[in-house]
Amino acid sequence: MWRERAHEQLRASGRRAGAARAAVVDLLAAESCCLSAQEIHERLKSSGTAVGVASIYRALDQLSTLELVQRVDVGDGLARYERARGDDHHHHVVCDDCGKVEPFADETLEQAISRASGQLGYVVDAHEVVLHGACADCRA
Amino acid sequence: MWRERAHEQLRASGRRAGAARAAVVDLLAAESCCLSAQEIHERLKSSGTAVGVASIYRALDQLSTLELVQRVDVGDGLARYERARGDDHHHHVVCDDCGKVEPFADETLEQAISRASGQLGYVVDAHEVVLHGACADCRA
DNA sequence: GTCAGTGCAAAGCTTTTGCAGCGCG
DNA sequence: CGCGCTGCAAAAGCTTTGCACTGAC
Repeated sequence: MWRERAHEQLRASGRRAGAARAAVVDLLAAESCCLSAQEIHERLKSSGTAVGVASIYRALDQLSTLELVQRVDVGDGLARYERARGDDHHHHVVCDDCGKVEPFADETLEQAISRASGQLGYVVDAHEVVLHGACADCRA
Repeated sequence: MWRERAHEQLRASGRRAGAARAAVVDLLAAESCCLSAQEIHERLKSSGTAVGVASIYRALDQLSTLELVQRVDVGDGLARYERARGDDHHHHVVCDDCGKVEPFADETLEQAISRASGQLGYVVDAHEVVLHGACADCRA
């Protein structure tokens, strides 16, 4: 679904098909939560479809421009990317002990954000919420 | 107020007073919103109190450990820091055109976050909300 | 006097860019 | 066959670290 739309929008924007970008798109399509460029690089390598780091960054940049992926920053200095919010809009909880990042969704929170956004002098077209804490495993 | 508490907690944690860290604390005390390490470096230089970059990072690290400052990530790959949330808890709106970062506060949003936090298997002790959009100036 | 604090320079990381060659359309 | 796509390697930031020296307590 997202995979097909991504490939189509890339084609429609006048780009040519290439193996590296296709691999990145396919990986992101299969992943529900955010991945860093390094993680993408490693996963592709271990899955046999090795891709140069530069191509990964270029692919993410293009996908980002087309608003097919969104950059997510959880505070560890790494840029992470995930499919743009559409069907599965969510935010992130980070365990500050082990670094684990997990998604969560909350409709009330969305409403509060949309209400607050309206009160600013900005045209807000995206938002991000990151919660920091300790996960169950690390507290044990 | 924050400035005094910071200096005091640093002393209490067994650290010795030094000019570089004092300058960073004083600058952060005077600033209401987040600053990147580079911005801190430049401001201190132009104010005549030149401080090595390494000392700035070390000071921020220590202040962060004591939870006197909090790291804020607005998605441009730069680590920014500001006084830990106490009296003036707020979040950030970023203009994706000019890069400007401004603070905003919303009580309803806070409540929604606190309610959502309770529903996760995490002990959430911090949170961050970043809105992205276009500011009034850039839309003109 | 001891040991934390500091500045400089070197190293480490992530991310970007230049360039030659490949291959889609 | 032209031009976008790739990969490699070099370059560019931001951030961290090693080290000798200074200075607080």
